[in-house]
Amino acid sequence: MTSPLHSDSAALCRQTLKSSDLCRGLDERAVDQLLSIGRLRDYRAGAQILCQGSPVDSLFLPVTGSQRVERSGAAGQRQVLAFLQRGDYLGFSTGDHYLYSAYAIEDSQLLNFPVGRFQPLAEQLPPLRDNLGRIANQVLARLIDHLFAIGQKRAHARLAFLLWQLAERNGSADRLLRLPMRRIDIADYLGLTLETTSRAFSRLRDDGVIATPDAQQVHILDHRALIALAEVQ
Amino acid sequence: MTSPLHSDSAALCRQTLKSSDLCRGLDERAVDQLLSIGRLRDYRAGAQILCQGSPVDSLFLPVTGSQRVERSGAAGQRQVLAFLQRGDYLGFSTGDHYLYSAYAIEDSQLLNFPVGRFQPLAEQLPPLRDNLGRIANQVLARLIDHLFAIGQKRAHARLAFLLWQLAERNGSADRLLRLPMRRIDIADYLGLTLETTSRAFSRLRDDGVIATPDAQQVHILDHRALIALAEVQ
DNA sequence: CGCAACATTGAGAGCCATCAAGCAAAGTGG
DNA sequence: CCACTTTGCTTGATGGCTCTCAATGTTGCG
Repeated sequence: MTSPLHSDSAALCRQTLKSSDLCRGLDERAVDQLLSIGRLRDYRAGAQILCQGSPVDSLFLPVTGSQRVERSGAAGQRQVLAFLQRGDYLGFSTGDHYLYSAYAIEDSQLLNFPVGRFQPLAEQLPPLRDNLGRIANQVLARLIDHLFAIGQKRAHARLAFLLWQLAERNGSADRLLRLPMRRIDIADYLGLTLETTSRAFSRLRDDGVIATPDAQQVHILDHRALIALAEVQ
Repeated sequence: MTSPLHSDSAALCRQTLKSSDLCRGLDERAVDQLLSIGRLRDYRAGAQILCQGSPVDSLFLPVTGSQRVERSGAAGQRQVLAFLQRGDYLGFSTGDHYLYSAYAIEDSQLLNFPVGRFQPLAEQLPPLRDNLGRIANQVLARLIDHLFAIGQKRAHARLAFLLWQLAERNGSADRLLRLPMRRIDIADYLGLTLETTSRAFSRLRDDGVIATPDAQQVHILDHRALIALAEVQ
């Protein structure tokens, strides 16, 4: 589960951490302090990273792979809240108990900070504390966008919204997207069924907005149309 | 717009502020400091309190009346994000621009803190700063519940969810709810049309879960059934 | 090759949106 | 005081989008 920090892994960790919003305005020494309390952990595809309702004991920074954040209901329903990858955050801006569960979509590595050691550091490093607030705002903004999409858009527009989100994160110049998650994950993110989601893909393809070389790849052909459907920017 | 602080208004302000989560752990002097930078403002029913996209200049504490927080889309869609009343917060946990608009549902009074004077106070009062984080978490938790409801529940269960939320806020013993908002507001909160919302009321009434003496009042007859539908607790 | 897992497509049903009418309460003016 | 209007809520009829159930196609693996 815990891998020793090979020189390349260590470099990737430091790079990920340093370029994250978490470390904005922090000097080298502070970054090193943070890095020293962090542990890089491996998660196999499908492995649970954290569990909804359990006490918050760690904060996570995805370094490799991709992850899924979700809220589960008693009747077996599931609402996927976010798809994560390098540069995102997990477990920050939550209270004393996790509000959601998280799983590795594919084999992943996450930098793991024990709250017991992270909190004191946040207390003594004002910029770090401020960054926590900034991250909370980003999460809030995303959730509101998400809520708007699910509450007000129809199937193909919801999918357009997700594709736009993914394109935006990878730099909007990137017109070729990789979708490591399964269709059912996308469906539960969008508040749709698997079948309706598949039909939404077909519709965007038929309308010439995207091309799908295979199920895990999406080529954005008409970025303008995608934005119009997603109603963003 | 700005009313002089009558003795009873002032008392209500102080009471509201002091019993809010914002002031948890703050001593009398700190509460007075906060109160001294706050201004009580009146808003007529329908008046705009703050505007989506404009720079954050104030934070608000509802003192009387009820308010509506919403996100608007380019195509005229509207997602109501929250219904507020005394004891809630508005404008906290947002970045430098408001992520939403807010309107008075009925004549309201809100305690108004200019950020320029609030932020320095938060810097010098650690408990206040911590409480801001706590409030952000509450907002986050509510948004996730909301997202789950809209993404995974059907019309009458979504309405049950809202009614449960309102009942919960007024102390769960309260089985008589007042609904100051209009049906269209509820519809836009639940991601439904006005008509479907009305039918959801009818269904809950026909199923014996609620009674509706008039459109602005709901009597909860079967609290157990309401919770089961809302899938909470 | 057979099997398992995942994605797509089809057919039919159901829930919700749309369009429309009816009803009740509050406000206005004669 | 009473038409008349306005506003908001409810109910009905119909259509369409999405869900459900089912079959087929595709890919990867033992």
